[in-house]
Amino acid sequence: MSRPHSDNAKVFKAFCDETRLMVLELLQGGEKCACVLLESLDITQPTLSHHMNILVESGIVSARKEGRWMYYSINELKGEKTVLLLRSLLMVADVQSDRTACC
Amino acid sequence: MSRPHSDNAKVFKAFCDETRLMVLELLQGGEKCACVLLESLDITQPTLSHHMNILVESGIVSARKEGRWMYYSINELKGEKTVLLLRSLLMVADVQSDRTACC
DNA sequence: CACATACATAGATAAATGTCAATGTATTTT
DNA sequence: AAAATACATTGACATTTATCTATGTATGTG
Repeated sequence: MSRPHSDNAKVFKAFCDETRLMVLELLQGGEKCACVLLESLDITQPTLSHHMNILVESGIVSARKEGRWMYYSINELKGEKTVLLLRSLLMVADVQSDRTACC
Repeated sequence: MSRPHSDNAKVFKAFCDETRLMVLELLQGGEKCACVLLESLDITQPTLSHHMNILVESGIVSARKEGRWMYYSINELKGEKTVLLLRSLLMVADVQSDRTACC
C-alpha cells in the first residue's frame, strides 16, 4: 500500500534541513530533553517542536515523555536501516556503462 | 569556509524527493543518458533537467556530455562519503557490507 | 543552409516548508 | 486553587520547491 519511494523520501527529509542536522548532532551525546535542545539552538520553541515532529515521524528520532519533559534520542535501529538504504541506493553494480545509442 | 551543516543538508536534499530517488534507482543499472531517464519517468524534460541539476550539484551524480547527449552516473566516491556521513550522524556502527569481502 | 534532436533556461504558478507570535494543554509546585 | 513550567497547536507569512509551457542553444543530419 505504501510507496517505497515516498516513504524513503520521507526518511531522508529528516536530514535535509540545517536545524535538524544540528539537533541530530546534539543527540549524538545521548538522550536530551527539548528544553536543552532549545537552549542550544537559535530558534523559538514552536520551531523546535515542528522539527522534532518531522524527526520523530521519520522514525530517526524516538520520543519519550516524562512528566512535563519530552526526551528525544536517536533511534539506532532505524539509523542502521537508513544507512543500508542509502548504501543500496548509491552502490552501483559493477557493470559496464550503458553507452548504446539511446534514441 | 563553508558551513558543514549547510553542505550536508544540500547533499541529503538529493534523496528527499521521490523523482530523484527514482532517478537514482535507474542509475543503479549504470550510466544512462537523459533521454532514457525521461522515458522512464512521467515528467517533462525541463523537470528532469531541474532534478538532474540538483543531483549533480549535490555531487551524488556525475554528468558527462557527449555530442548532444548528457550521460549521468552515480558518483560512487561521493556515495561512500555520504554513507560515512550518515553513519557518523546517526552513530551507527559499520554494518555488514558485501564490499568488505573483496577489499 | 534548413531542419531535427537533445537538452538548458526563463517565467509562471501552486504547493510545501521554515519560521514566528499568540494561544492552548498537561503537569508540577506553591 | 492559582501560578509556573514544558511543550503542542494554530494561524500568518515569506521563502523554497516542483512542475509546467514556451523558448533558447548546441549539435548532428538532409
